Amino acid sequence: MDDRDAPAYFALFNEIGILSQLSRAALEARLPNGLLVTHFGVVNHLIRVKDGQTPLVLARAFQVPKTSMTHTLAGLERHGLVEMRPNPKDARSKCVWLTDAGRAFRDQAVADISFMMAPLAEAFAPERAAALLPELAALRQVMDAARDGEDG
Amino acid sequence: MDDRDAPAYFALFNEIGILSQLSRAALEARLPNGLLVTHFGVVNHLIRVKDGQTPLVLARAFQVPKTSMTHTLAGLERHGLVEMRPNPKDARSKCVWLTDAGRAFRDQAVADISFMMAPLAEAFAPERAAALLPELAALRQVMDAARDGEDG
DNA sequence: GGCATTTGGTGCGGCATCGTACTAAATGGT
DNA sequence: ACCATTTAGTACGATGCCGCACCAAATGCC
Repeated sequence: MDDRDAPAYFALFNEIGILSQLSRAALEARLPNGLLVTHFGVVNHLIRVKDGQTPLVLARAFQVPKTSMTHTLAGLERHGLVEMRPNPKDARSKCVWLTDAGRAFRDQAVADISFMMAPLAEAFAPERAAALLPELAALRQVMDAARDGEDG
Repeated sequence: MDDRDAPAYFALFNEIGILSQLSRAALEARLPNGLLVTHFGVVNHLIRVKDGQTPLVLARAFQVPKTSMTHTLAGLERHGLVEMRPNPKDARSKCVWLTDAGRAFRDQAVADISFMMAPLAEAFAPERAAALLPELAALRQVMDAARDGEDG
């Protein structure tokens, strides 16, 4: 790699890091009492894809260690937003099911966050957001592949 | 905002969050013993802009709470990479100065990380990274502005 | 000058994240 | 069927991040 190429990646990762921080803070400000973006993310995922998935599948989907997912799911269960039931296919495993409260929480959160995003849409059109996605997804794919490690 | 616009932002922030996580992990794997991306970021910033800045200025530059910056700077000082001297303009304040070890650390880290990025450059050309930057920077700007407008 | 308010920095405590190590169950080779 | 290996989930401990409360110095107001 040419030495002049590095700064582009440095700047890119720097921008991504700060954006991650800012978006995290912005979203969490609109979430109820002790709930974090990770909680919303999991519930949202369970609705968008389907519930009944195992913790490990979720951990992989979010690219986090399984211990982190255990912790997040414990929080969701404490708040009554999901229910952990045994996995009929595998006695070691569990399945994560949404509760009615979980679905209600997600609907409310989506509404609140959408409301928060209204001014954002004026300064940064959704088309621009959509246009960024494929490239970022491609970059993610590449970094995934480059990842040494295991976990899983 | 149209309800159909929200998913674009959700997906974008989700991708950004995961990329932040992946890049953080990838960079930290190339950093010496207990040093984190935050440490590198500060040292790099002190070189790119200039050293002698106060902790508060740095905290604002990185969009982190000042307590976090205190913590990061304490780590850098413990490793002998920066030196905290009293601020001649303000007795409450301090100035952060790079040490020779700090500059050496930065050079080494840049080299190591550039080396690590070589395979990345093959699958994701630097031009693509550079092309993403302006849009992400614009988005950051917008979110910064939205943040300032909030109650605190 | 005297006093209230603001500002820079830090100690402390709570919480999230994640690596290590462990248990229990499934899998595969024989 | 047996046993070694792999896999799902968790307990525990270490560490980073950050909000709150506090102190000391600066600033503003009279």
